[in-house]
Amino acid sequence: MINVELKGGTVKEFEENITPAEIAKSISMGLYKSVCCAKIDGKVSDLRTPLTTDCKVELLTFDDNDGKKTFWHTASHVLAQAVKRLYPTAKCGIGPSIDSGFYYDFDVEKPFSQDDLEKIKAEMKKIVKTGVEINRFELAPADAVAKLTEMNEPYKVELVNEHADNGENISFYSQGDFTDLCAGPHLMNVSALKAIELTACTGAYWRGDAKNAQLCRVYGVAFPKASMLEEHLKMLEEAKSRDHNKLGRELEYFTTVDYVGQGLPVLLPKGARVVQLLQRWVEDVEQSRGCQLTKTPLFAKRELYKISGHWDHYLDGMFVLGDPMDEEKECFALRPMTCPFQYQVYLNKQRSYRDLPMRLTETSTLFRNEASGEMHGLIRVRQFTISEGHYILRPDQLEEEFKGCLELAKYCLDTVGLLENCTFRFSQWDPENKNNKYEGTREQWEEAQAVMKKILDNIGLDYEVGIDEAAFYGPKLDIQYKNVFGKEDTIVTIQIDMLLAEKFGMYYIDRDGQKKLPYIIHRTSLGCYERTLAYMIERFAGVMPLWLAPEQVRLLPIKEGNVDYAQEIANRLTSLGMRVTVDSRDENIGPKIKSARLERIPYMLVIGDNEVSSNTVTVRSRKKGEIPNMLVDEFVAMVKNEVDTKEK
RNA sequence: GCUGAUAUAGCUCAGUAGGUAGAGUGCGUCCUUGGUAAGGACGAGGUCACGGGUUCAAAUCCCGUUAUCAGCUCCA
Repeated sequence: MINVELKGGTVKEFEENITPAEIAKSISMGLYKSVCCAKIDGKVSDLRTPLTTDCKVELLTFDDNDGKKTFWHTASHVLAQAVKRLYPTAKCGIGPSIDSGFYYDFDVEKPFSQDDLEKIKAEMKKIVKTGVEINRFELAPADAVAKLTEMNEPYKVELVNEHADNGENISFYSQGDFTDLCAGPHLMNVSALKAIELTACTGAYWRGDAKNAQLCRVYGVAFPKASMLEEHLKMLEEAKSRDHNKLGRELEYFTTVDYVGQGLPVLLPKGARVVQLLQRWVEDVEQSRGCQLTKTPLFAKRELYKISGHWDHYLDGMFVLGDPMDEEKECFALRPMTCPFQYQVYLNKQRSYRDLPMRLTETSTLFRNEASGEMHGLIRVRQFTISEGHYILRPDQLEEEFKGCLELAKYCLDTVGLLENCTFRFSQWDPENKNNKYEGTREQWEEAQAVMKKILDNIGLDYEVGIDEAAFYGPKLDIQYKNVFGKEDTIVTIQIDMLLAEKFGMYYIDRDGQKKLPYIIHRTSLGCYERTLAYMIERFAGVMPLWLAPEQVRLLPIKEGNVDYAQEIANRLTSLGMRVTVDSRDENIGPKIKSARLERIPYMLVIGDNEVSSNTVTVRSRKKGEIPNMLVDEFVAMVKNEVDTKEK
């Protein structure tokens, strides 16, 4: 007999080799039906795992994250089963659960159409209805290869062959006429998959490598109840309504023009105004923290990029002016990064240890030749502007300056309302990378990464590690943000560079009279303004905080006789630096309010005879509701305060 | 770059077995002098993304290009 600790700390005695599934059944059939997987002593495990010693067992359902993953993983197997039934020649890739559901990759002659997906979904529902049991079994690697070869599943054979040398058996799961190589865990039965939706069908490279064959990936999501699926789809719709790429165009923040080019959005007056306000603010914040502003050229001769390493490691990403292969003629390239330009400021004269740290910053426009399929609204573009800084410092200053950069970034992100949804990624190099991505030696990389790890651990920052995500010259701390579709991108980056100073001959004379190499921190304080604007539009659903709103107050005179009074108030607010308009159209108040609402104007001031005679305004605020007959002075004080405190 | 989808009025969309287009909204003018999400009338507005091909005839079919969307790969 063994003792098993269950939920709430109760300990029960069971026969040896009992499984979590049987424990669930012993508690109640309801629990047995809803349980998805188990955590055995904290480790996510299959419900069929025999328990051999005293342990702690948590039974996880769809409400738990790991339970959900198991549920979706099983759904992916049902998807594969349905595909194999309808398209027997299809070959299976992999089919995991993801944050938003599951997918399965198939090698098929023709990608699935929308009609095919409907058929597959119907077949999946049939399979679920049969309520077939799912069974797990193991084979020795050689037997596994033989079985998968017989099943004509070459991709699976490839996977087994990679695991073959570690001596462990290979696990399979089968349900009725379908068997799949799989580490699990899985549900006990397919019948729990009550509500299924196949959401998309796209191409995806085998094993994530563009050199490999492209498979057909079917995305889906599944729930134990139809109502949960409905709610999920509704939530997706709601998220779509915040999509900056739609909302940003509707609200006239930006547009694109096909003959201007991909990844080259045109900022309209409202978008340009917000970016201007952000840039002025960031430049002031940086200056108050000891940064010096620079202004350097947007392009340079190829020779500069040869020194920096961009020519060797980043040529594909640059817009080149001239023939890069013709060494006889001058050849230029637009800058993809500011580093080599800003270093020239440091190199302008000999530097002493007393000059360090030297904190250079620039509101810098960059050009990167992204692959054509990459562009997305304002989030992924070919020309963008970032608050790019390079801190040149002595080794003993590294930790403090790095902390300062992180604090600056957090302050900026917090002020614009984005910090709360950020995550942190320690981006490291991959010594195995085959694409000539990295400069420098293993020793240099290990040192830089060790230093950064120590700093991050000292700060106590909660971060994930990203392998092969480093810059070509050093490791990064990337601050990540997700858009409304859940796609993650970097918003801010702080990088430690121990390589480029030497390449550029950036020395300083230390206290002892010796020439020494400085360290360099590359950092952004708010990141790319286009991207930040995009995330803010999504975060605030188009309602910008008052201090950044392109139009802060709109006055709505009820009739023509009220226009003069409205204009008087508008002039007063304008003279105080507010961005104000008067809607003097010959329209009723209803449509005027409707337009102002649709344009997400933070404050509407309704002006009628009552307001004129009492020298007041009737305030309609998006956040605070309606405030009738407010004295103009009170209103001014209120909005001034809201702007000054940068209220979100 | 790859896979799939899409491109009709400023916007959201109809439409045509191939015979040069329509609604709502927005825009303009006029009427209405109106109190919190659409008062009324009239009017203007389209090379049906661009370039080829097939055809008596192409916005519609075919090919190519460009752009947009979802995903992969890549990246701030």
